Amino acid sequence: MRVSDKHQKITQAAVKVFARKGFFNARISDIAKEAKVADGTIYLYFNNKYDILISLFEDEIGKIIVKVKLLLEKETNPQKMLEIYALHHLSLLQDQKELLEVLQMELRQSNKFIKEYRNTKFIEYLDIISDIVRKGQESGHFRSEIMPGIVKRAFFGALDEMSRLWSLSAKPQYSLEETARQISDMFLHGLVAKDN
Amino acid sequence: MRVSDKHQKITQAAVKVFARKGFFNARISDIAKEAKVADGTIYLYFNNKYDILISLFEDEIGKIIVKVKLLLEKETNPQKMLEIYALHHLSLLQDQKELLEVLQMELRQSNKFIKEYRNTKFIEYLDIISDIVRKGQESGHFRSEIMPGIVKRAFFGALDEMSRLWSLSAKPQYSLEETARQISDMFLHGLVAKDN
DNA sequence: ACATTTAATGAATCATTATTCATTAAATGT
DNA sequence: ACATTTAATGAATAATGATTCATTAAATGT
Repeated sequence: MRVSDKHQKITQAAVKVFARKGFFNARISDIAKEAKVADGTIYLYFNNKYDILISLFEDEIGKIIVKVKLLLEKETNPQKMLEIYALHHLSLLQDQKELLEVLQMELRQSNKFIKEYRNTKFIEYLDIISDIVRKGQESGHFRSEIMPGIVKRAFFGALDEMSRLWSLSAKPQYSLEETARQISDMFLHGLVAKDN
Repeated sequence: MRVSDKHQKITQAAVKVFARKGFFNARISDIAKEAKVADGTIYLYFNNKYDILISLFEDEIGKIIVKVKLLLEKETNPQKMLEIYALHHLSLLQDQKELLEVLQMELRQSNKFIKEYRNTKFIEYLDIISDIVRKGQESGHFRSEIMPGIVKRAFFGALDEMSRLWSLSAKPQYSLEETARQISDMFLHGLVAKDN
């Protein structure tokens, strides 16, 4: 069995357990059981419990970045690009609900309570948004008075809060596509009716 | 000493300690020390550690609701109302940074891991946004095709994510007022340049 | 001044769990 | 086939900290 197999098995088990119980309520023994390894084995692959969360975060968000960048490659229209980003992010709910829940949790916790750690991958994920905005401003599609650094937080925050709602309630009330469209539409064209 | 005094002292101490260490890393004895009461005293006012967090949340968000509703009373223009909401929410960063941090944490945690508890006050806080949007749609100020239920999450999410950024970094890069204005502007008029 | 009720204390309990490490199993080399 | 290295195991450790409750203090009533 290759080394990476156990590492991955533990990571996947940890995603499940963290999503189910939360980081602090999750027991190492829960993760070990889920991964079908001994408790001690986990310490051959990770330094400690925090380390599981942190490396999980970096690895998985790294994969998400690769995927969304790939999707965006084909598109040059910044409006469309924002829509693609939104749809892809919300789609994680369908495809990787547990992972998304863990990422949300992690974002609020370790960032603040694991002092040494700055989630660099997360910043990279956000910067995709501000890059799109900047591009749109340069090409004249987007208004230049709105600051990309604010848009990236606001746009991500909007998507993240929608995901949070849905990972709590059993069933989304609106479809992913419709929601992604509505959020993009709002950010692109605003709430205000045109004849105002 | 009135009963409420101790209750309040403990609540305020808990806000400080939770903000500093996070809910799970916070010790009852930390809160007791901060409140200058004995450990056991806390259990005269709260059922358990979770109960401190939950009642703190309900009480404090209740106060915020009262305050923002008061501010909104004077205004009838829905655009202005959204701006007021945004500015008031971001202002919490200045006035009650620790509280805001605890609310953010709590939102991600107890909702998911304290099964019985639904944060009703939080929903009330969000519904202020959708009420404004609905009002704006009825008066024709806002486009009717955008769903208030989505706006409320997106708008709150945007504000919340901005706050999160700032409670991590020492100093806000932009002023509160400027940020509130930019976020409202984006939600109201969108990113897209008018001649597109 | 005394009795009774209410509030507060904080040391002791008791369960819980991350981590370690002595032991065993598997893999690799010769 | 045997020796050596590497990987995995899981019981034992050692600390931690939420909660309880017997005791003490304060408040209130008569």
